[in-house]
Amino acid sequence: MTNPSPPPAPTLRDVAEAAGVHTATASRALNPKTRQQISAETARRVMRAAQALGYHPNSVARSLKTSRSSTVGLVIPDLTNPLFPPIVRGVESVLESDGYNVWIVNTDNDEERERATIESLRSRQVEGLIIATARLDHPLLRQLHEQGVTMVLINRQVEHLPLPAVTGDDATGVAAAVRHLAGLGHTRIAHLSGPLTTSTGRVRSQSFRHAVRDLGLAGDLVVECARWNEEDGAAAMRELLARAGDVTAVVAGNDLIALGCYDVFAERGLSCPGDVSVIGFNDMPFLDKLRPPLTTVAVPHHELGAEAARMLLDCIDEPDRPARSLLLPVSLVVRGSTAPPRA
Amino acid sequence: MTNPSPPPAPTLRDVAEAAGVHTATASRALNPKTRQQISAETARRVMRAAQALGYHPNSVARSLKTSRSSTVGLVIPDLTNPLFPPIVRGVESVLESDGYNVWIVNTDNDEERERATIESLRSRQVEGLIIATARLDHPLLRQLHEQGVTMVLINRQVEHLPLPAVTGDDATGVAAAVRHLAGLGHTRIAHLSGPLTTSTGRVRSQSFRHAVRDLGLAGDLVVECARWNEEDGAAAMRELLARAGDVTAVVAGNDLIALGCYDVFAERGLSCPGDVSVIGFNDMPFLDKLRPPLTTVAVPHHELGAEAARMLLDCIDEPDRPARSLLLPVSLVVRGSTAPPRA
DNA sequence: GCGTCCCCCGCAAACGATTGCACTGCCCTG
DNA sequence: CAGGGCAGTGCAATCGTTTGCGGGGGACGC
Repeated sequence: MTNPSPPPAPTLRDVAEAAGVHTATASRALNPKTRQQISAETARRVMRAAQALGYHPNSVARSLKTSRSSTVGLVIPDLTNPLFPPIVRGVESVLESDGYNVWIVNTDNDEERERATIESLRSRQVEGLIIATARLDHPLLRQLHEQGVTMVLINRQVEHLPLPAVTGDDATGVAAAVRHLAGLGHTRIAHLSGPLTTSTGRVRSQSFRHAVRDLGLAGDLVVECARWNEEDGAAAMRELLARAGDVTAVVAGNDLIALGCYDVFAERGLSCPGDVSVIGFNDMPFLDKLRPPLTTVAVPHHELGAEAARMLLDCIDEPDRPARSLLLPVSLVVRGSTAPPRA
Repeated sequence: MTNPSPPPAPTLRDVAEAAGVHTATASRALNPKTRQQISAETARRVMRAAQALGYHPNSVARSLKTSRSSTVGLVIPDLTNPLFPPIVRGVESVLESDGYNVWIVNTDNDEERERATIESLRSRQVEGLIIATARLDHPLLRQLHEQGVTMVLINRQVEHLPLPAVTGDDATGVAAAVRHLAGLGHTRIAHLSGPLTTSTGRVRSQSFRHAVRDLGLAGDLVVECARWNEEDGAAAMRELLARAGDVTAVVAGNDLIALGCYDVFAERGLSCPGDVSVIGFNDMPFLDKLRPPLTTVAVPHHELGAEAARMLLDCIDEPDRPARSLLLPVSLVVRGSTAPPRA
């Protein structure tokens, strides 16, 4: 049908020829920044020719020459975690209006994939990276930083590395969660923490200990989950029940871990919030429709993404800018998974 | 600190000089495909030099020369719809093992953004496109097809355009849903369809009409939602209740529309499945934890992604391959949102 | 009428890799 | 011992743009 292989895409050269000018002139005429170097009449002719031929500049050639790309990379650990899509949207919303393209990669929490994908982003000349996969000890990021790669962290931090970062105020969020439970009368409050290799895991866990201690409660009811998902949340909950059957409330490291608790409740015939209250973290979508609706700490993910993007733009424009960190406020959303303990 | 701007990344030329050979030789030595043209000893020397310098090939330069990029674009309408992340993973799982990178873009259901992002993908020489944004009438895709762009559709089709596609067997799924409801004793069964501008919307809607008619039931209880989300699902449900207050069961165009129904039930004090049964479509994550757990039609999204990716690879390897379409089987997952109608 | 300035535009060199072609030796065969 | 073949390497063009530099020519001042 349309098989007789379509004509190759027109190049700047074709446009220049059609307009009867040199490629340099055509290039300048097409670029708004340099257009005033060209007479209005010529510029018009070139633009018309470009239009007529359906010319689209080849970004690859442009990148090669300018070593810029109008592209930034966004490195996500697990796109299926509902917390990330809003971040993506936030990032896109500010970068695209600024003429940048966003290249999203998904590492699946695999260090090798992370290395490979970042490598591939760099080899394509991305101008900066927004990293959501940070671990506290992260040699790869350290190395990138030493190589002068422009990047900002989102949601998580790296230890001993002065990188710009945008995160939620986890400490305050966890404290609010604990206070809420204590206010309901709970005294045996546990925490199912996320991996302590991540700053979110560690900060939330530490804040939990501080918060319970400040209230004069036991601070040792903490179980760590190996990953931020339901399965590991469920495993941790089982371990918790085995270790301390008298807990009446749980602060989960995130919403997925809380959902893991729901699974265990179903499995053991426990009622929530009747037997055990649970609080999640993040306020991912649809929590209000769960059974019971999950009380959680809402983190403004879209804003996190937008702010990280803005920060990255600043870093690109002004490379020697000192790294600053932005902490966005979070808020407790009380729903149906928390109630006073049984008398 | 590390400010004294880091040394520029080493190029092939640097490697060649370090190894005492010409860049052509270095290039061949580093490429497994051409390495046998080079003596083992020289190859080793080059590879060692590359290693020592920390050389990484510049993909931009490579793409410019070869007009290939080892990259494919994945065009998603809305990443926050939980149906898409598994598709992304499926696509990545096969493409990355084949040495390709996946560039995910999110159009937000906006035609202008779609055009812009696809344009930007093309200008970066992507070798193929996987499109999840197809509408039945889609001039842009028609144009791309005429220009010989390699692409495969996923989840949705385009009318009158011979494009390879991988979709779920929507017709069978809807029929199973209707039969399930009829089997429970429902006779007033409605359908809240997705936008009829999409193949999924239309196919599901048509299958619904066929299925109810085959059972001798009314086939006119159909309301169209403008978009595939909760809000529009809720609006459609309200309209349905206004038009036909006696419906006892609803087949929703997808899970989000079904969740919109849940919102209306809450608003009106209706019980599900007591007053109204609901069936969704897709089996997105966490439906089992809803109140009530949503009966739905499970679509193998990960597989859809993987098959689409395989198909795209085939199309890249063999451009003149006739377009084939793959229909993956779906299955009804019965949960708690469906029950016999009140007597 | 001549010198100067400036406006437009063209020339050509990049950017970093790939690859067809040509060249050098060497080995092998007849 | 001559000639063919082949393995290993270098040469140089090329992909499509951008951009510093320089030149031609018109306008203008003196």
